[in-house]
Amino acid sequence: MTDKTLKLKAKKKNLVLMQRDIWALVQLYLHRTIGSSQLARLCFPDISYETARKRLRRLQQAGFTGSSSSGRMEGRGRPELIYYLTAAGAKALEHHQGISWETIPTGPPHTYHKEHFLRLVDVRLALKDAEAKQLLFDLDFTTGREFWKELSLDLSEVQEQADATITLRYPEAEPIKILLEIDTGNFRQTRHWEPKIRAFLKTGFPIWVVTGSAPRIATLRKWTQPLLEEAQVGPGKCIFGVYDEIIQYGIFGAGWQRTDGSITDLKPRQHGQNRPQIP
DNA sequence: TATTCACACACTCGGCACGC
DNA sequence: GCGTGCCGAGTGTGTGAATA
Repeated sequence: MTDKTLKLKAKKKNLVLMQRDIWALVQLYLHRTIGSSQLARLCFPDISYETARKRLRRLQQAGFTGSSSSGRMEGRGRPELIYYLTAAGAKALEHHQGISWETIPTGPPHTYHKEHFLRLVDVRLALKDAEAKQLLFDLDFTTGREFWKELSLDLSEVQEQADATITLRYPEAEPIKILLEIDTGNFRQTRHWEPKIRAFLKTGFPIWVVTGSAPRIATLRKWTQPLLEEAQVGPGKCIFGVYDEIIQYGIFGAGWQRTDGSITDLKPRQHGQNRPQIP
């Protein structure tokens, strides 16, 4: 054993894993990587941010997680850390949750995927905010990995996966299930987008697509429209929102476009209510 | 006009005290 | 002993004024 590894071992701190620590590790398993402020909001809402961050650091010192810079610069200030699972964290999950550690991705995410993972968590937090404001109820957020594992038993031909599946209930309404897709601008029409949307349409669930910019929506709408016609469903089956707007104004504050260009605020349609159309 | 520097800001980190 | 909260120092980055 080298001096360096001895030093690292000596530095490692013992930690008794609490239920919410396990919960944090589960979230890292589901989302692959999560920022420190995101993890604090998601897993430690009852303690201060600073204490939550300290707990995350202890998890890291105990070897369950690793961290790197998010690289996100939103104005001034030091970029926050993002956390990911290590092999020890994966083994802890196997011990506490029965998930085979060999199937758990560990290590830092590729730079290419980092922003995608972080945006998915941000959208989830925006949904949680909406739930806290009682704009929706019974929110359940399942990442693609878990949901599609279950679904594949019934639809074995379906290979494309949504980034997440959301279950929610509007006030005085029945629960609904929605497929969520985060678009970071890398999809190609025939290679990625069309097989993905066709697979989603087979489930019958509505589709929410979060894109990086408004102009990108026009492209995605153009690609999607024929697929909706082919599946004989209406333009509201697949709707598009801009990430920055959702983060700034919330899920229900942002403008969402149906595939035909009309605007929706996501709230259930009332009888006799007309919606504005995009010129 | 380009460069330098001080400052602001947001976040990290470690120490300390307190309560359980 | 461990978790928590507070505090102050340190770090990395952007901003804007001063200077060559």
